[in-house]
Amino acid sequence: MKMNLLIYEEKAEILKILGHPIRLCIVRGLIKNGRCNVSNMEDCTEVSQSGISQHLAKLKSAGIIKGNRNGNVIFYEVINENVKKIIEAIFEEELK
Amino acid sequence: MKMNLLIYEEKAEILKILGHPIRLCIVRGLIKNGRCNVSNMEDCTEVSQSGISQHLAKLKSAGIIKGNRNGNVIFYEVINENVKKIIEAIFEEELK
DNA sequence: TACTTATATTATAATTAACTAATATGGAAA
DNA sequence: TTTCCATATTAGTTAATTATAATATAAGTA
Repeated sequence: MKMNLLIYEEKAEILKILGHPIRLCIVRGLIKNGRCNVSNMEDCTEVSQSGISQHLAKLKSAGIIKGNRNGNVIFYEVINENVKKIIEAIFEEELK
Repeated sequence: MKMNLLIYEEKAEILKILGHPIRLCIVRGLIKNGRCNVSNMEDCTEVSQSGISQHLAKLKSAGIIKGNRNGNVIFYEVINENVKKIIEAIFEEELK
């Protein structure tokens, strides 16, 4: 009697992507502070612009965040509600 | 103004370890069904004994589970309360 | 048009994780 | 003891992820 691993694969994929300190910091920051552009993220994580951008690309392709361009800055926000709950749970806090 | 990444590193480590389908399945199973030995896990994940054991070793070294030997079987249980909350959040369910 | 700022993309090297298979150990039972 | 069952450990290989550096694009401004 084997279980369907599909659901575990999907959920694990989300956890794996959140399971990186920079990405976790970015996502939590976005949830706490709302929309935010890449320059702001660099300030609080001391990672190169290219590094940030690659992490954002992963978060984006996993459907966790999306970006809205406004002139030449792009504001990101978390669009996955389940991710918000996970972040709340792991930091054991209420996020607005 | 850079933030302390240490807390993110710790939390991300937990998420990364949960971010694997087999380990996620094992941990959720342990939480739902209580203590469980390796043979039971093999049944529901179709992974080799050695594979299961290596995943258990990771979970153990991260302080997520612990095992109690009883004769020649070892029963595992989840000992990290925060992990239980994370699992609840990601599966959006109440676990007993 | 040229310049600047913000961000993304690509390539490559380095590190880490996963899978497989074989072997080892610990305890129970014949 | 010898054998058996449950589990762990080790080694080798492959695959995936991360970091670094360089280049590219998109939009705004002089």
